[in-house]
Amino acid sequence: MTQLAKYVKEMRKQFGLTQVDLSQKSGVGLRFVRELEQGKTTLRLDKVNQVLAMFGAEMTPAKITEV
Amino acid sequence: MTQLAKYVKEMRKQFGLTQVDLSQKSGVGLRFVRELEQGKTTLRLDKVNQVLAMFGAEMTPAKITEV
DNA sequence: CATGAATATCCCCTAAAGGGTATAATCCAC
DNA sequence: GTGGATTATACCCTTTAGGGGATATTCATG
Repeated sequence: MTQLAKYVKEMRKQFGLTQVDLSQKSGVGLRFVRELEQGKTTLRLDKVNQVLAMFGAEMTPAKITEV
Repeated sequence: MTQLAKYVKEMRKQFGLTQVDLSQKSGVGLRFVRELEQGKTTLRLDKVNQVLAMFGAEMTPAKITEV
């Protein structure tokens, strides 16, 4: 499970949304939300950010914080 | 110019690499490196991380830090 | 100025991302 | 247990990301 997947899953719960809610509000497909939460790595960056925007977040480059 | 684009450009300079060097060392295409440094937003996350790994970095979700 | 290196732009092609939808599997509360 | 909601898997289809390569263009440096 990737860090991103965990992040989205948790934030979604915190916001009290279902996957369907999130996909509709963010404007990405339901399938995308699922693949995102399941840790698919080949996702498109803009779509990921589109979802993260719902939580006031975004993807940013950062030094790898060890294990 | 996106934050990511700036980050890569700067790190690449710091490491004394050309775009060609970086593309070869990271294993992505030269065109990808260019689009990355030019702020294309529809890049694939795994490829971006593949490049960032050269600098010991990765993409992570984070609260949007204002303007 | 000339010359070469680095970067940018354009074309073609293939693999696959992402949307939709339908069906299964889980997870509740009752 | 049953029923409804939520999540997971699987399929088809269209669009496009990304690779390679060719051709500008820009930027150094002598």
